[in-house]
Amino acid sequence: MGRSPCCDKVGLKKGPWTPEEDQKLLAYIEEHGRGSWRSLPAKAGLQRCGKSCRLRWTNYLRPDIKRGKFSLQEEQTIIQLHALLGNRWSAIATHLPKRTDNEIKNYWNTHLKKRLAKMGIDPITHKPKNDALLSTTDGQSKKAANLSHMAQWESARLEAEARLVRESKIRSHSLQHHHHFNPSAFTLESPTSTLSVSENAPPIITGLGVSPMIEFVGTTSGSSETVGIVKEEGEQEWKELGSSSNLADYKEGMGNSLSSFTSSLQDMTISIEGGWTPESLRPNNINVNNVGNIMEEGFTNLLLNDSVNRSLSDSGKESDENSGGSGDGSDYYQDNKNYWNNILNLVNSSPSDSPMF
DNA sequence: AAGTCCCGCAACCGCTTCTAA
DNA sequence: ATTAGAAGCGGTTGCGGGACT
Repeated sequence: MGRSPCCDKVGLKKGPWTPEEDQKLLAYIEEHGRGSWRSLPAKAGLQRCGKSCRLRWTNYLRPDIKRGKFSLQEEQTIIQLHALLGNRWSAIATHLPKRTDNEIKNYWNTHLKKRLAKMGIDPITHKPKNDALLSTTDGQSKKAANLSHMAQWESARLEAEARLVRESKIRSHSLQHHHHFNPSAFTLESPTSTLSVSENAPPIITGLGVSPMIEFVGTTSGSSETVGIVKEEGEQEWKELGSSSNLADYKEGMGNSLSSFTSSLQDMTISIEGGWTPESLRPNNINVNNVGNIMEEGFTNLLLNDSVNRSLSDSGKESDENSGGSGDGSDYYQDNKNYWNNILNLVNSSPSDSPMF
């Protein structure tokens, strides 16, 4: 199977897109949908290869793209997910639905990577660099501070993992206990997961945490049509998704997110026989055959208990920014708040007040 | 004001994965 | 099961603009 020669064809335009080209592409997709990218350029009257059109559409012209500066929370999400998933930009992008993988990748390479490097943290391994430890002027105290920093960072990273597991678990749990919700529209198929749906409860599909908060909280009673109620992150009001098409869109988004997460789990190979270490929790050290059990037993409990404990012990600390809390005092919100604070403290610590500098 | 450097981002390249025949 | 085409993905490049000298 040879490579597609589409971009090698003579006469095809390369380089920056002109407004006219954008308009042609937009107009064509609005009228005909995406269809086959290969045949699209000719039909749309563009002297571009299909690949170029696809990229232009997915990275720039798509109407559901959020452009502009990344919020603090988005930054944090990227850092955490990168610690967990590595350079898997598309997987990371599924948790930032309005951002493209390309944009996230660029942002990581141009901003976040450098910031971590400044903090003395290896942006690849997310651990303090040896040279950062050795180059300090005040041997012992700096080294201790670095180790503390490392512990905090590792802790934050583990919490990110716990968070993903928790998301998966909550969603899975909800799917198993609720109905009025067509499971075929919300499949989660992976080698480690087979979902069943029971008969007697209303659907509550709750997406928590890293991804924008889209929560399916119920159905209107007595209606044969599935109606979801959603709240997106940053919004105060719950929205009712009365139309099946809107709901389907949300379901699709959630499904993508879930499948992405499960696929990321599939890549993990782990051995827990030697006990838990931070390294053993890294991707590629997780055996896919154990993932289901791990998630249901030790892994989730270990991390969630730890997270809750930490939240409780830290509950005296306050931060107004990105607390993610609604003020209802639930463990989740407290957990969420401390979780973000943890990252905030690391990311926002300027070189001048960092013990490393 | 002119030249140089640096940074951010859009786009490209080439490999991998998916899908349908 | 095999194959070829299409799409997806991540690494990299190069251009444009702002900062600096």
